Amino acid sequence: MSEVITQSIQDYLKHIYELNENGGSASTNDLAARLNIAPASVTGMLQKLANAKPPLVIYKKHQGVTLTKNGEKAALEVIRHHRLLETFLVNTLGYSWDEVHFEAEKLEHVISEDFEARMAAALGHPTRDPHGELIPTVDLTMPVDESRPLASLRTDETATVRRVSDDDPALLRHLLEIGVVPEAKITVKSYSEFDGNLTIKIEGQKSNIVLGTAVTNQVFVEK
Amino acid sequence: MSEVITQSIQDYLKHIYELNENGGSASTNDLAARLNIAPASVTGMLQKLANAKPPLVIYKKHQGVTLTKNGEKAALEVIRHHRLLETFLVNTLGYSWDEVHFEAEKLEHVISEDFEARMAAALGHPTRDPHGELIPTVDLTMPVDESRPLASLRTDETATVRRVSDDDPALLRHLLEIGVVPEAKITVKSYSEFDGNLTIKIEGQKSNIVLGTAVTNQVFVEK
DNA sequence: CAAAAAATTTAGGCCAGACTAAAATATTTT
DNA sequence: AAAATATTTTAGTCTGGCCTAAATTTTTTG
Repeated sequence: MSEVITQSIQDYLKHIYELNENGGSASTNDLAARLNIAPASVTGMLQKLANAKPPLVIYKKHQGVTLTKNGEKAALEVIRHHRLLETFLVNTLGYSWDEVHFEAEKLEHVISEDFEARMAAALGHPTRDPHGELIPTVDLTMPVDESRPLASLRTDETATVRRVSDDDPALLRHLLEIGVVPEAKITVKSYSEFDGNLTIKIEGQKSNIVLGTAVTNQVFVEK
Repeated sequence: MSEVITQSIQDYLKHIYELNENGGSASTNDLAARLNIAPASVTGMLQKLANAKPPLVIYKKHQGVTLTKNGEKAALEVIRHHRLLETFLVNTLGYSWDEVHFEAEKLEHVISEDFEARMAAALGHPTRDPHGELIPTVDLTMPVDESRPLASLRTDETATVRRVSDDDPALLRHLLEIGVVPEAKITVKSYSEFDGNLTIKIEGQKSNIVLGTAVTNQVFVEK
């Protein structure tokens, strides 16, 4: 008899998933920071999730945490909800891409599978959300992301923007303004060894743009 | 410093509002039945709501409960969410009118004021939901409902269906099938003193229909 | 109008999920 | 490699919102 996956648990699993994506296991402290919860409370929850039947995470004291297959499915379910919702809010209710995150964050825990299916159908089964992030498939597998940080490009390299981080509305507004959006074609004009700045040219625009690493690490491109 | 209105509290207020609509104050037991919560638990919550600052309900031991102005506003907010959501789900995602209730029940506690406003605009600021129930206005007043139970009509009286109860999906499917929907024009052909059955004719249909009180008390009409 | 029945409240508990303070373990620095 | 620092865990608490059992109050009825 598998136990109930509360909203709170969904949040833990989602953030563990995201922390696992970059590098190995998620640390108690990182998780606590993301969830805005005291580290001690996180430890308690991880113990609970590791002892659940079936276990949702693999957790050894002081060694961080990763998801089990079950935990990953639950995480992908929430992420699918989140990204479909963001797409839906933009397409159907005219939200701008910097406004959708918090609304989706609340709704993702609450909608039914029926709602999810209807949204997906109404949107034509999209594969990416408005920020270009990949939407887990209906059978809960995450498509492979081939993109890498814009910051990793060097002079004369050309690439297409695939996705941008969605959690800072101010950054999103800025990116939209300067035209750094999914599908934009970018050529690197120069790279500054010194501060990591990239001077880029966006296809269809007249002037070049200089971006610092605070930006180029949040933008992901593909050749 | 006004206290937090949790989802649970929203549910209490909503159901108190609905119980107050028919007749005076809501009883502990009725509330408990509606909320699927033990009566003892309801007592506890009512004491808490009555002592909140500002108070959300007026409650005297053994004498039932009514809403304060503050409590009523909070209730109308939730009801506005619920009814806009039902309308939105039907219009935008193709839900049928018997499927929307439970989805709206969960979403109503979670959507932002922005979401509410965008829905209302997208729907053209509707005044009734798919079941014909009045939607509280944006400034949280409830329009006056002039309708009365179909059960109160007698032979040869004619009226227009305004709304139907939305909480029994099976009834809703049945009503749709026989054509008892908002705006349908009905004439009472006969009334059975004995069992309260009404034989009615719906404008545009060939044959008469016989309805028992289980149905006619859930359908509301206006001359 | 008193006894029985129904409704309501009190009392005492439980659980999830958070918190703080203190203890233990890991990691970094010197 | 010992000391200093950072991270993580343990221990103990709190709050919201529910529960059951028992006591009390109100209502119904013979």
